[in-house]
Amino acid sequence: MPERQSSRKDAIRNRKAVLAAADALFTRRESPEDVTMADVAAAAGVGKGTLFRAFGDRAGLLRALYESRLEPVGQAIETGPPPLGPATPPRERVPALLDAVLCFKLDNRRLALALEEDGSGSPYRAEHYERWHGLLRAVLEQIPGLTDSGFTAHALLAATRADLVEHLVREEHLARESMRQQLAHFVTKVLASGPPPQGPADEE
Amino acid sequence: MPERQSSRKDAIRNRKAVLAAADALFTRRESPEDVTMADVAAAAGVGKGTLFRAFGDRAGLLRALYESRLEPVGQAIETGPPPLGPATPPRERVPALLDAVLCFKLDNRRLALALEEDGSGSPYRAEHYERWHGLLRAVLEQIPGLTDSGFTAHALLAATRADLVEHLVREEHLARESMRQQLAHFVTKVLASGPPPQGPADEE
DNA sequence: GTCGAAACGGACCCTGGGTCCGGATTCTTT
DNA sequence: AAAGAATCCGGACCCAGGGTCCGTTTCGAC
Repeated sequence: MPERQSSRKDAIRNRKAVLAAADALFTRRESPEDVTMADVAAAAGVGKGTLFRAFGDRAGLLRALYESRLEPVGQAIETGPPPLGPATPPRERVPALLDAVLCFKLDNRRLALALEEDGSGSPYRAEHYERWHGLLRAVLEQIPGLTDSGFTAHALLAATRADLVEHLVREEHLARESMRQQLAHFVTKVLASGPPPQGPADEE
Repeated sequence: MPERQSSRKDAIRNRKAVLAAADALFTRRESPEDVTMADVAAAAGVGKGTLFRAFGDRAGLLRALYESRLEPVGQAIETGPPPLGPATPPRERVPALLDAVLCFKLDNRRLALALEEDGSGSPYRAEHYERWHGLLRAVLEQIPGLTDSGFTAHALLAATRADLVEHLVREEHLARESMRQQLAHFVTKVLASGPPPQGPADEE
């Protein structure tokens, strides 16, 4: 709620400084949890009070950073060309979307990690997650014969969770392209068996 | 590492008391992060020192609790009858395993949540996760035509993450049986398109 | 230039995980 | 059974880090 932006130039300058400093720190430091709010303030040449007034709390800062990084991707999805843009047929767009999410998480590992694991509320209540999920579900719903769009969207997104990605990169040394391919393959499988009206469906 | 158990009866008694108290607190309290170590100690009628000596740290306590709850399931899987036991054919066993995981998380929401979100290391380094993943991958590998067993195992398990389950229960009011069915359906889809030798496979 | 409003910043508070050590218990030995 | 050694108990204590407070400074409007 302390998000309304002031018009005073010092406020604006400081906000930018903090954002930049935080960005730098999060990409530099190994683990997101050893970049402290005091660190950010110091790196930005600003007092803690300023930092908290501008962003409310730690989560607020993380969100602001995340949103700013996310913007280009958002653009590409809302008004961009295929395979991400809205003109793409659903069966192609779903893998493209998940690939975009995966790449985004790969490019912003530390940040995504910090955002998902700062305890304040599960990641599922974050508005950016709701956006991804809503969009994905909507696209899934356009695929004939596919049910449980809501759950499926959750399950697919779960495969791109930041800590999983981090684990695959750091512990299993999985290369970027391998990961993308395997995720694509996985998504394909999930979409494949949506039985066209009279296909050899499943049952239980 | 301070896990070796002593033979002194007061130590044993206290260990049990702590376990019981923690168990009670975690199922009682709404969110796992407002059950503090001091709370547990108090509820068990024990000093904090005792608690930390017995379990090392918060994660240790959580793990101990988790393992104890997990034991019966582990038994059912290692030496039980189908559909969970080792005699089950892979295509049936995989859904059964994931259903078991889901049910376990449903029955131990708070605890699983606490364990997954206590920042100390990603959930993927926990030995119990490694167990699930290793087993699942092994079973997946026995399914002919299915590739990427490692990744697939991760992706399937991701669909049962504690915070996702919690979200589905609390925010989306999804009933237990619905969730089980949807997960089963999802798993089926993933397994289905492992093309029997000459099926209409995918490519890239 | 003057004045009120808004922002600044760092000292301060508080929670909660984790440690320490003097005193109480328990096991062993004779 | 009694002494001695080893172990455990427990709560006072420490510390990091998120978040707040308020006297001081800066801004911009008049």
